[in-house]
Amino acid sequence: MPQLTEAKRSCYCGELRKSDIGKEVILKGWVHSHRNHGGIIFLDIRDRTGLCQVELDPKNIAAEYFESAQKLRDEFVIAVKGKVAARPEGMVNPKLATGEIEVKASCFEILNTSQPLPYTMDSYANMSEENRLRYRYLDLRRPEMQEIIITRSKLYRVVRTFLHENGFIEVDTPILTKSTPEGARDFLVPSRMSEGMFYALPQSPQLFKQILMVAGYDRYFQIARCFRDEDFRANRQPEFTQIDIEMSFITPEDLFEPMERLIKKIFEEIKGAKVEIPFRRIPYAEAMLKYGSDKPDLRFGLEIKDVTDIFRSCDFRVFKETIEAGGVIRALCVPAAAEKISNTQLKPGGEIPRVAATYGAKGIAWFKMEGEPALPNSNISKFFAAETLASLASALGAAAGDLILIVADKPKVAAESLGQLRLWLGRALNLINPDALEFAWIVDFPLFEWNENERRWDSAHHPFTSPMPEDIPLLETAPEKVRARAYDLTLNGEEIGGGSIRIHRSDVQETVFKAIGIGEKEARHRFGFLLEALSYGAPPHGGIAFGLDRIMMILMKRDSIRDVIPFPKTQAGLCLMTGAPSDVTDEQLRDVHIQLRREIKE
RNA sequence: GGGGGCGUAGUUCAGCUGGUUAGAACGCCGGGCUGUCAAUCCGGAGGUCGCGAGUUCGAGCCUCGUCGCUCCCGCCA
Repeated sequence: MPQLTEAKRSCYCGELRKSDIGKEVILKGWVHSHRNHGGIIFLDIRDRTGLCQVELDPKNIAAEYFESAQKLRDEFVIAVKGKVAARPEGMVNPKLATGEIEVKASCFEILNTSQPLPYTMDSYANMSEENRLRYRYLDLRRPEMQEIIITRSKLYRVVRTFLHENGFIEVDTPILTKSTPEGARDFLVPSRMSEGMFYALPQSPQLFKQILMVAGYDRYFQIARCFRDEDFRANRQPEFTQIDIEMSFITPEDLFEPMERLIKKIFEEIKGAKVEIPFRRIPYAEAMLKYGSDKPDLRFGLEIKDVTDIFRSCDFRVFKETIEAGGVIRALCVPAAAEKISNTQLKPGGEIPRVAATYGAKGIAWFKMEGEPALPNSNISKFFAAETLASLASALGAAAGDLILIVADKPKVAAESLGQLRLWLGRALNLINPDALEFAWIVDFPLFEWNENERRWDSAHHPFTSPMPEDIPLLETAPEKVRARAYDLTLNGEEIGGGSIRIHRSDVQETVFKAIGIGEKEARHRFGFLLEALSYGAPPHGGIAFGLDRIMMILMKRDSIRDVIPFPKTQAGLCLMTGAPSDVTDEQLRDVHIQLRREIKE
């Protein structure tokens, strides 16, 4: 018997075409499926390039091989030697790239056997996420997942190539670093050599990239792993990957230009999509008003309008009291939806009020455009003067058959609940073109946001974000009015990146720290090294970080971030494959000077 | 931290108002079959109904606890 184990593979399975007919080949791969007809056996051999049908026919193969072929099962690893042949008339399989040919085997060898799989390799079968994660090596073996992981590799290459060609320098930053208590919770790593001390895993390379600017490495980038020990949600993982970028001597526009070209390049190279640049810029306030979100999905219209003024003098108690308390009335006009959305869906307890309630709205007022001429009509229309209803309809451009949804509440609640309703309606009424790519820069974010729990101002982005120069005088008098030189890049309702121009002068930095209640002593303790660095000739600088996993998700049209991360964790932060996190020995704990407060139950 | 959904054969699921021996499909095992490609035909094996308590004459089904997966709110500078 020839030793195929050591024989060199001549080509990949998925590469064979009609032009290869007549060639002698050696293939190596997995038995994707086997069809045993007794007198003839067909195998689909799979590797990461695809499938190829192999025919085992006693006419072409020695009896001893045919005998042992009876033992072949799915997922056995085999080597096959044979001749590429055209498939007989009518036997072409159009579903396979290699469907016009087959390999007539002259011999084969089983390189390894396989237990029956805990689930099937076929793409038409669903399997539980739990099993996919537990047997991740099998999940990753599926052609569908291999396509994702290979595309992810291509994305890394496109990003690196583009950034290197555009003068960016790739620099590593530490994984073991210093804990910075604000922001997300840090993952901690106990130090063996410094008793009682801890490293933290970086939430992002933020401070290091600023330090690199101080050090003169204008145009830094890194494909960086970031760690945040917070509760999970869909599309959030404890460790995730960012394309981290920082530049010196720039305005936001100087950054947008190369970043737009980077994003364009990514979507064109990976997806073959057409991307128009420059992207539109939308001020934060406008995004919140029109879309009720700082990451608007611009694939459909349905803009929210403020109609507070129309109802300013009305007697309807809910509206009146909301306005008197400084609240707003906002409305969404849904074209031709009066019949598509039932009264059951609109009634208290129905789907629509429930969506709104999730985001804090106490209720939903609604009207359907009815009658001749059409006017807003509903169970509450009797509370309003005819002129009020008419001006509502004209302000919204509402026509017969339209549905009007109204939320009266604090500006934030009205915006968010209508924003979420807008998304719900977009999906429910099928207004979203799944192939569209709608990018936008969201700009002019507020520098601070009010922390209701602790009754103080917090940084909206992070404390190193530069205020707009003209707003600096407001830092101490009217912090809520200070705009930041911060920006997010959004795509189809997802934030795919965000960043800012940083503060490069220690006096401005101190004023900002003061505004968010960080005293000089505390600032020095937490970020002393950064403040010190800023005092040694720090250039003006700024940057951005893109969420690589989210971009991958959109590129691959996946709903779950776990599908585009090779080895993701579950919502409880467990790795079902390795069993991490796990207990450690007493000796390991002693080494790092840690004593558990409670014995873990066996 | 709060709320929702799910957990039944190796896998994906069904299982009525709490009532006889918990079913199906795929997979697996044995056998047949020379043109299949989700091969097919005949036969067979396979169950701690996640785990633990409780209610009941009787629990896959009801209650409580617990573990796991997942989604939402909070959280994520």
